[in-house]
Amino acid sequence: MTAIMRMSRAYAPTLKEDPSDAELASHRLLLRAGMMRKNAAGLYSFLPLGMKVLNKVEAIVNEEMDNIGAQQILMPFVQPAEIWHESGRWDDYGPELARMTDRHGVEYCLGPTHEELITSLVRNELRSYKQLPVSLYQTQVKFRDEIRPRFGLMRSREFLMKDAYSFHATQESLQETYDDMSGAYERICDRLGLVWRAVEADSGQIGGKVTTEFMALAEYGEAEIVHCECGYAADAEAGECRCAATMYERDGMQKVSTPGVHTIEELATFLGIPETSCMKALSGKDADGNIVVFFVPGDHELNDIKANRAVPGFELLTDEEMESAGLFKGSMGPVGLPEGVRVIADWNLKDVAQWAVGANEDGFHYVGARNGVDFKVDGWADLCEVKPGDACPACGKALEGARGIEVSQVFQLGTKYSESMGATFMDEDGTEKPFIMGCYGVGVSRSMAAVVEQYHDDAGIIWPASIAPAHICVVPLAVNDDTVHPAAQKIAEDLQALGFEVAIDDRKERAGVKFADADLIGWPLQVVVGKRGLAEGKVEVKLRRTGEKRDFELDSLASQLEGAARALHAGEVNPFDELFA
RNA sequence: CGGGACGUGGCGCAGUUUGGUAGCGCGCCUGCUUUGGGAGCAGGAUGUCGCAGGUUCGAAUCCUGUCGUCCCGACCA
Repeated sequence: MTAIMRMSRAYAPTLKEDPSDAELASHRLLLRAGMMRKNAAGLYSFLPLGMKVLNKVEAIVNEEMDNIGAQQILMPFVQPAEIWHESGRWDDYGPELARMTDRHGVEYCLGPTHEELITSLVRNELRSYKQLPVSLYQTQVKFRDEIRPRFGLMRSREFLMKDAYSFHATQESLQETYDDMSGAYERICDRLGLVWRAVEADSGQIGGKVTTEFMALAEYGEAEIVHCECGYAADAEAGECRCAATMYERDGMQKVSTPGVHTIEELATFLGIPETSCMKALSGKDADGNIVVFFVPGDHELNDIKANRAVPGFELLTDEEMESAGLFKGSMGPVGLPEGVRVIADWNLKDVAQWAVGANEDGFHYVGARNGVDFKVDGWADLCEVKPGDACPACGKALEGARGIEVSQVFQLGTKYSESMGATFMDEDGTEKPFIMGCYGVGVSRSMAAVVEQYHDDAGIIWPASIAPAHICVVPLAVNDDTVHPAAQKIAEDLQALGFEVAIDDRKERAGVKFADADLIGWPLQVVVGKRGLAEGKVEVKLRRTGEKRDFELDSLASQLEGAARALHAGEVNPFDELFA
């Protein structure tokens, strides 16, 4: 049983005013409530109250991992450069990977993630298909030298992460674990009380193809997502784009003078047609320097990730490069492009027979340019960034937009690391095969911040009971009165006996200070013990979530909270609501 | 890295334009009063004004450099 937390002894320095360098609610309130302090850009210390919360988030994650049979380990934070060379990421990862050299001149890095480490760890001793599958996880500090750390725990350089890795002989086995992990991640989000969505995502740096991100919805989330009432949801950077490009039908291709028209908006306005009928051109080059021109619907943006998928190594051309390639900067179009230029168009344009496009000439555009007649498209691909309003790839309805905080992500890695690092096992058929791998990450400290983003008000944080630093804070007023303090102490002990974690604000402070701090820190329930109420045998109970207050008979308080205690241990996120029903 | 802003007791800020030896609120310490919504009175402590050069009789203030922090952007399991 956790000891009663005495606020008179707690190192929980609350701030009356907002710190000047914090903007986001989670950042501001975690500082103000005395839960953490900044040491440098993107580096934070967790103080006792914040540490309690962090530990609880971690405990929930660990429990869900253990429940699906993953086994906890701990790997070193500092990793040898050697294994990163094996995987190729020493060169690929970029400056985000913090590198260091030891006194002997040997290179290391601070672990930003642990695919290499775990692969090197298991490759010698996981030798047979009979030992598979295996899932291992750890919860550890990671370091990524972010270009711009910001928003407190949301994007810090050092952060706490739970990372799990699984090893399989078959894709079916990987799928099974992937599904188990996804289920665990859903339960973790639920237990944290988060309002969340699982979204289709891009695997980025980590590699692999199949991946899902778990996003906590938040107004100030860094990720843009699209979602549909049918259940479909995607990261806007990765989701399929199905939009309505429209035809501007003419009797054959016509060249029109468009003086002063430079942008798609201007062209659409000039011609009096929607932007979806004007095709936007973007020129770039592939890894070998071959010129490629992309065409996308005028109201959409070319998505970097998709452009790279269509054309490996894709980079936009600089003005000089465009000039030397003989491309017309400004009103570029597909008609009359130089020899050898590859044209790739967004798949939404495939059924658009006639396009309104640049004429590769200042002040002129073509309307009614015929796909297949006036110009030729060499390839079609999904190229655009999805936007709210586009059609849902699953059901066709219009997608809604939202913002989210990526709290966790699951990946099917395949054999990227096992192959490059020679991690193989002997399969049933007697041949050596690389492991099929999965990896799964939960941003533990980021999840804590995400909860605060979703649960706060003007007065402070509103913790879900599952991760609150304590479930109930007993607030004795009139400390000098010799009846109040003993009574409060007794109440705290009784509540603790019911299985609650209890804090008691026994500081010699005035009522207003204690109320303000209790609201700021965000205990789910406050039990106010004052001389006035005590004289009538009553205490006041306040539900932080709603601000409701109600008097309870002192004698029956404990018995009335029995139900809430049961609800709490059953995993109810808001176990105290029933007191006010 | 590009653009913007800022660094002054523990915290939040004023003072910088127009150089004259640092101030306010909160917090902290002591005492008395007060005690259910961030108390009152009295007394007290705490600053090499981010750092380094320079200009000047004199620099928080002007100049140069440098470090740090925040915001926007590029970037990102």
